[in-house]
Amino acid sequence: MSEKSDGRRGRRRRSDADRSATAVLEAAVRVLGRRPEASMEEIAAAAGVARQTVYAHYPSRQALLSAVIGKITDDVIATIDAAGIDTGSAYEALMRWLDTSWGLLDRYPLLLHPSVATIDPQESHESHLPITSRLERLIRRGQDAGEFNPDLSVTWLLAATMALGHAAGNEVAAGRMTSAQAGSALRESVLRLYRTDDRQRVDE
Amino acid sequence: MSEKSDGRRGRRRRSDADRSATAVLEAAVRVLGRRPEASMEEIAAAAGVARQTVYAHYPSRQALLSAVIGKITDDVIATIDAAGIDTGSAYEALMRWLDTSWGLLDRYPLLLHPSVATIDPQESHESHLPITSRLERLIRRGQDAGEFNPDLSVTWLLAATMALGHAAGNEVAAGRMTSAQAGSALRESVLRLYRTDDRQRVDE
DNA sequence: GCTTACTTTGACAACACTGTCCAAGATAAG
DNA sequence: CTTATCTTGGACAGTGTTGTCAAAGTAAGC
Repeated sequence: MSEKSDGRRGRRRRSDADRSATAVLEAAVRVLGRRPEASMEEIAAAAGVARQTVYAHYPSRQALLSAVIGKITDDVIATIDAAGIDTGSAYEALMRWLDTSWGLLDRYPLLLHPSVATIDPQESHESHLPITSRLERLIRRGQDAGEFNPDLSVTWLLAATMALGHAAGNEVAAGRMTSAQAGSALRESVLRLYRTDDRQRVDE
Repeated sequence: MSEKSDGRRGRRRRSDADRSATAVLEAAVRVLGRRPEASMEEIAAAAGVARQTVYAHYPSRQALLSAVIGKITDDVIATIDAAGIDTGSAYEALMRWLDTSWGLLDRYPLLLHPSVATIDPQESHESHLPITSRLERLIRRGQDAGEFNPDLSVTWLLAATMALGHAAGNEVAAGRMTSAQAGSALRESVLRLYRTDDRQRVDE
């Protein structure tokens, strides 16, 4: 998915072309992450190339956007899967999921506020799917095992968890909380949503 | 604030001018509520007037936007104040605040996701202030009285509450939950965030 | 060092939007 | 009925965007 192996017969792809392409992609991740409505001009400037060079590698704004989403999604999936959501108790796994996702939100603010949905509802929902579907599975497992509060629906817990994550990211971005404060508040809050009523607090 | 009493000396302001102005404002609330990036053309069409007529009453897009925000804010403040946030137990007041705000979110989707912040961070923060400041006062009162969980900061409870409200609104908008389901999930979730650890569930 | 792929610069068309002006035509106020 | 006010359609300047093209410069590959 990431490798573009266009079968050219002639010479190899020149190295600076590669450099430009990746520079543009990385700049796009950075810039569009903060402001999805940023112009191609801005992205080009951030990448240190001319605007036309961007078009040399990505034929349209939409294409660049897709590449950005793809890159982020790949990374996100890999990171989450590496955290091993399906092992251990659901509670434990949830905490791991939270820490991992919190780190990802830090790295990719695009997953946050700027409402990815604003830019492309279709593609954004699909891009979120690999993240949410894993959490959804985890929630189901926890509820089935009696570890998680069964009063709140899976749908809602999913939405609420994402919303709290977004909120935490925002508070940090707005400078109202430190990353550590927000992270701990997020854990505590999610725990309160998920735990069964009889469960006492466990974490320190 | 709402009355524009321009001291004309000659004839009175014509009635159709008034009608147009309010039609435009109402249409703007509706249209910009859903999509803040909507063009003046769209708003005019929704109001059933020509684009130039919009400019006859609101000299610029920004002016119209301010009027929209002002109108919504006025209504929101009045509605919340009417709910009497400062009387009764903090818990009780919180539930009243929630119900009221939930209704408002239903009425003004602009307060929701479309990230008002996207359109004008400055003005949006000020427009949210009358809402958040009242909740903030309530949270403080509850924590001081020992009714609310003191482990989570006022700042965070504020952000988390708003976030959950937004999430609930979205779930309804996306058709994944009914308004009743989302409302009850919202109450339950907020309750879980605010209550002290020893408190047992009270609501039905 | 020569060839070729890539980049850059500048210019340009197409489009959408905001904001303005004017000249009729419609209509409410007196 | 008269008149000031309002609405409307057409036109237009200004701006900012995406996307394309061609010519000239630059650097990688052999």
